[in-house]
Amino acid sequence: MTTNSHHKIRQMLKGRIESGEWELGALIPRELALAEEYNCARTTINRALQALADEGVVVRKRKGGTRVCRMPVRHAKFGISILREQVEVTGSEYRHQNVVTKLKVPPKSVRAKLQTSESQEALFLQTIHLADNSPYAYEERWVNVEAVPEILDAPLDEISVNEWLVRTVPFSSGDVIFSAENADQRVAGALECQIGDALFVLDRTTWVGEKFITTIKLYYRSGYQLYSSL
Amino acid sequence: MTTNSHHKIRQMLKGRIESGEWELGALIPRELALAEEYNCARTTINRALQALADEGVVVRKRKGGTRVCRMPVRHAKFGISILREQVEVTGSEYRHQNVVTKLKVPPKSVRAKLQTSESQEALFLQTIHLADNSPYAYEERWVNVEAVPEILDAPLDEISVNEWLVRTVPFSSGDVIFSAENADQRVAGALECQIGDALFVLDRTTWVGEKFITTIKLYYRSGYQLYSSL
DNA sequence: TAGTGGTCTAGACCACTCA
DNA sequence: GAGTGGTCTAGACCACTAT
Repeated sequence: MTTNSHHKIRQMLKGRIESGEWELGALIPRELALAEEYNCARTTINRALQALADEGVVVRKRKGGTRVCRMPVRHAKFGISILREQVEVTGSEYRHQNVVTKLKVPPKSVRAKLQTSESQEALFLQTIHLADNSPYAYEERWVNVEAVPEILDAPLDEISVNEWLVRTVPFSSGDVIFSAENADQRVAGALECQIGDALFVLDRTTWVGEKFITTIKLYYRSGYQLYSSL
Repeated sequence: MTTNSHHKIRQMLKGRIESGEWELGALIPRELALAEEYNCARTTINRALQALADEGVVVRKRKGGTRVCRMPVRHAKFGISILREQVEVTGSEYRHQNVVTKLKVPPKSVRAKLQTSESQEALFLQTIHLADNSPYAYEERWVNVEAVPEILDAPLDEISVNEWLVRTVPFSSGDVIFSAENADQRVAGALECQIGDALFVLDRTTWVGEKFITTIKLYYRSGYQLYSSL
């Protein structure tokens, strides 16, 4: 073996696991042994094995060695991107419509998420996202204007809040909840579907550092599917 | 700075991005400069920056340098674990009930997923997963017995197919689709909910190497929520 | 073509944890 | 106490790509 990178080695090791050469739960050779076998430095094996550990394929313990994970926890990863992009990759034309844009004191449930006081106003928006002029998703959003005061001057008719925030606010953290809900009259009206239709719902709260930025509830149109691979 | 690991440096760099010191889209110093600043080897900076690149916080190009990602694609990550564990972490008692277990030739739509021939039989199962004796989820599954013949001898009354496969079959790949569906009569019966209730649905197909193992459609009970953090 | 990140190496020391 | 992985370093060469 002359041409080995940690990527290639990672794939080869993974192959040996998939092939069953090392069974579930089995101990695999230590780094030095593998380094000799693949004729490379221990560091290189280390990188490959660490990557497999991140992936959840193996479990590593000092002194305990490296084992094939007994019950691999597979992870589905979803890119939470801008709705405009989601629509445009399907070849459709994107447009959005702000139904409501106003400042008001949020209800208690929202205050808890944004951690604002009882008297603090926040920006409330109802937006319909359209693909080829048909409703694609409907969102209800609260923005903490104390954390992002510039939003009051943003041209929200041209650029959706969604996109403005992503483009403006630096790297943020967040919570996401996916669920299914029956459409009520309000949502059914916005999405032009039947009352009672099963809708895929995304609930998200994001913050930067200690500051809570926004919380949103997004209803996708009936029949929406979220794809991913393991 | 004396005590620096690539983890700490990674956090510090991320902090400088979050704080706005390096704006969205801005070029950040090159590895050698950062190595001097943090008084460490370039390799250490490299590891930290590569991690941030994996995370989607920065974009790196040879000769082009490292930039803060303009439109960070945030990823929500979900652990696809065993249902029994999902139930037990909530403190509930898990149990499962196989309603149907039989070999038959799958319909065309399933043959496409498992890539089996028109005459090849597959194992079909309908299983109800219970938490504290209430329905938690209902699954319909097809298993390619050609790929996993041992399953015919497995004690599927004691251990769910789900768990048996995870414990037996080595590392696998898969596709996942999440969606929302209205309960029909069959599913409503299994989950003891109303016809028309919005249900959270998971569709998954998994394989090892070239062999397709199983395809499953899982209906969670009404009100189920899938949590994650960005 | 020059400048940047990508990777490898050999050696070293440390930190954890199993027996 | 001994064996394993975790990490750092300094130097080197390669690969890509912006200009």
